[in-house]
Amino acid sequence: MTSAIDPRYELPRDWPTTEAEATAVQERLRGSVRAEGGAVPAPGGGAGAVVGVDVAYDDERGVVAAAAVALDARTLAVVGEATAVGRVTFPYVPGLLAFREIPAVLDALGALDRRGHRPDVVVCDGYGLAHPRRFGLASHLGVLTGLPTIGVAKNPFTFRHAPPGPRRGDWAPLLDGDEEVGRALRTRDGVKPVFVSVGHRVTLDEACAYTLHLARDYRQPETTRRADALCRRALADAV
DNA sequence: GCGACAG
DNA sequence: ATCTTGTCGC
Repeated sequence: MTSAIDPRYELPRDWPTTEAEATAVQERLRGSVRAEGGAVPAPGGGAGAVVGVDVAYDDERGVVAAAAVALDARTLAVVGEATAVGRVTFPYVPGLLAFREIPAVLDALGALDRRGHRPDVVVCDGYGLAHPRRFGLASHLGVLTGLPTIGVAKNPFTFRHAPPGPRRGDWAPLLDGDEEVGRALRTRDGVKPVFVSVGHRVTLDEACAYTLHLARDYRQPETTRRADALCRRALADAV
């Protein structure tokens, strides 16, 4: 049993408009994050769809485009794609990225669902529990949809870490003070690591194993690369 | 008060 | 995120 209930792709009615409201939402929902494992099929093993999401912006025109790309979890072949275009509704504020990205992401995931694709896990471009209030984009998306999610970021944000070993698979704890909030994970020999954290319904070990599997050919997970390319295309076509 | 700060 | 050319390298 992977998912007990159907995922939900509707934006909550109380979606915030101000920074103060947004922070309050994070404080209210953070307790709903589950960091237990077993909900996600083994990365290289059984069948399953891993979905990558990403967002691109044209702030001049106030346009946002999101993409959701489904890959075969074993072969990493693209099995489905969907996009959504909308208006920018929230500025970029460190710690509040979710409120800028999630509305368009939910639309893209909803469109992907209508094309018959049910994610077993969603990979986000950003953080999950590695967040000032332990409720980054990946965790927020997981709690809203009910889906297992993983956060993979390209920068260490405000966190600290020792340099991981030089080889693919080497990692070092990502620390907020003494607390391990994620990992700096080397996905390619001698290349800058990525920063992995739990989103929802996965363990940190599972999140790292999935990231390593998805980053088979490049530094970033194949999910993120495909979604990034697709949302840029969607934005260009929309403008 | 100042700087840093996922995308 | 986005602004942006060529360029070095596999």
